Amino acid sequence: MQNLVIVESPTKSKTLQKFLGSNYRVEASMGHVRDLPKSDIGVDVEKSFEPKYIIPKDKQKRVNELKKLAVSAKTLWLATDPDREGEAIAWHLKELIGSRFMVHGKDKKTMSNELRTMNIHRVIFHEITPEAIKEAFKDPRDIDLRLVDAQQARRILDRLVGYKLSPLLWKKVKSGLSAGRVQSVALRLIVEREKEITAFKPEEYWSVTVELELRIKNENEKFSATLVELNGKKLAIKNKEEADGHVKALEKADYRVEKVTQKEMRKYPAPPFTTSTLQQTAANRLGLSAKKTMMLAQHLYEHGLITYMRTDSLNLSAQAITAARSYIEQNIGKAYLPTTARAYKTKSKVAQEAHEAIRPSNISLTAEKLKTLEGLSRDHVRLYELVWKRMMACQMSEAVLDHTSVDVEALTASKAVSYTLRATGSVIKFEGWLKLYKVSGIKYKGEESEEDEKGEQALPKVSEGQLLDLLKLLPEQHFTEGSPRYNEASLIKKLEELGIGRPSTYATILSTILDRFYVEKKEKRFFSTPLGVAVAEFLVANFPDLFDYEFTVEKKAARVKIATEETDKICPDCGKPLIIRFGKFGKFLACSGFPDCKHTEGLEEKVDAICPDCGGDIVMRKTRKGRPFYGCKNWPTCKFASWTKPKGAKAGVS
DNA sequence: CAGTGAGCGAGCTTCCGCTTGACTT
Repeated sequence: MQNLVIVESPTKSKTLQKFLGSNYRVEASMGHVRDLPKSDIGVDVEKSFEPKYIIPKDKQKRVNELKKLAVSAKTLWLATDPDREGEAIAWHLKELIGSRFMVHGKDKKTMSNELRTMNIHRVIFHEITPEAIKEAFKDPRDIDLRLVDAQQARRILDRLVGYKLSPLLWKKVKSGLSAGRVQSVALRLIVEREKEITAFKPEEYWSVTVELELRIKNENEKFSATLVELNGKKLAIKNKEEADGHVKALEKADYRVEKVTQKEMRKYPAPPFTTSTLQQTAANRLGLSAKKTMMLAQHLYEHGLITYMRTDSLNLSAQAITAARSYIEQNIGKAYLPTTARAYKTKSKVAQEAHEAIRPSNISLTAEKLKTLEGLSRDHVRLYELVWKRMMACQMSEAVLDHTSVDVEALTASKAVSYTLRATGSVIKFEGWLKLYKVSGIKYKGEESEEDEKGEQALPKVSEGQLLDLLKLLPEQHFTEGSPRYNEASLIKKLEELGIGRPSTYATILSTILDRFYVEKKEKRFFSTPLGVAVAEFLVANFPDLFDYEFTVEKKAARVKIATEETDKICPDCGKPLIIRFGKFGKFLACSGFPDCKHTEGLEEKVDAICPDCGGDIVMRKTRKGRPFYGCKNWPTCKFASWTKPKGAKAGVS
């Protein structure tokens, strides 16, 4: 055997083997082959952060097999992914397998003095096609040590953060907990959203909708409009009284069309899938968890049905685009084919783009045809259909809509007040890609879906100056709504925006914070637990810069001293000032004279109520499980406690 | 429904990102 080629995955190795033929032996490394030890930190901080690498137990067998194969190879081709991690894997392989021949200047196996020579080449390609591979093998290069160093820095930094902070949590909060650059930011996002929701005070507002019809009767002459302005100024209706007042005035008003604006709008298709958008869309449209989506995608990939499922790239091979265009032309219609192919560019600065976007391997294989394949479940087919449609849609013509806005003036009987009401509507003139990839599924308020499809009314033809008759007046009460809790889709989206996590880890990040009981999933939404709140507060209080969303390497210097906050309160036992400390149940007040003085108090919120038993102040506290309750400030002398706020105003008011 | 903080010690937990099969139910 002359040539040994190593890639990461067995699927990739099989494909490559087919293209390279029998002069090459293609093998898979199964991901990383060396790593820091699990049992100890493995970084020598004194020796310029030197890492200690070991071969993990589950990789030992594979490495031995690769070493054995290398004995008879003349040339070693390192064909791992063209990104930071891929370059590092190549380097580790070179260190492990290349060094075999250098031990004591002798071949370790034969112990002969003749030093065996082996060429070691690094080859990269962005798609597995015969041409790309041929090109790559014609033009091999050396390992890029800058990329390798970037990976090592990333690995070392993550190790230091994770293995330094986690033990602090074991000591301060609970054994077995964890913290890390990625999981702790995910947790923080959920905890902060929870706090936002708690603090949110819904505000009342009203809308007034009118149903109108043209005075000259035609068919389809009715439409509805919403009150927007009063005497040319934007109108906000705060309560029922105000709404009723406007309704009364509008009942006796004269209505006429003031202005008609028409605009043509174009809607462009969404780009093809990356791991993150696939997970988001599968969650929103098919109700699949990120974990499930990845499992299904892996099966589809292994069956050769879709391209690689762990990617952050929007690139499409020229072949795939050509195939999609010809499919569109022949099966959907010439009108649906744009004159030039659409190209998509990745916006993310942290993207590594080692692979293509996620798309069907064979464009002409529709989901309908896939159903007949054995071993595939309904969910496999549904996910494939989503990938297929997204790919086709991204190469189709844009949709064209006619958007109309009608301003109606309502002049009150006295002619003193002029209201403006507005009706909007849009009509699809040409559906384009919408023909294939319509939006369905649940959309939550405050979360954008990839295309925002509002069910808008079709407006009748109206022209300026036309008179209208009032049919109905509908005042309606509303309340402002805060941001919703994250679900899998919105959290993954947020993490990706922040450049946190990678395609191979989005699904596992969610599992980690769930496994640690930092968060709970209820009806597909993430709720923080008291434990999660305690951990997030501890981390943010002590390492604010570390879990800043803008975290960068320069800011890494961590203070390991546990922070305390000073207060102007005085200890009732010894007169020393009280400080805010952090404990298993979150923040609390403690005497600064500890350990001499052991006085503690709960850190509570004063409430406008008095204790019905002893007349003391009522404070809001939290149970061990985190549920808030109202208790007497004089506890433990007074035992009063209640889930609801006790009635009875403060002394002196009654 | 109402805890907590320091240090000592014997040995366990822990990170992120790359990739599958080898375990058991």
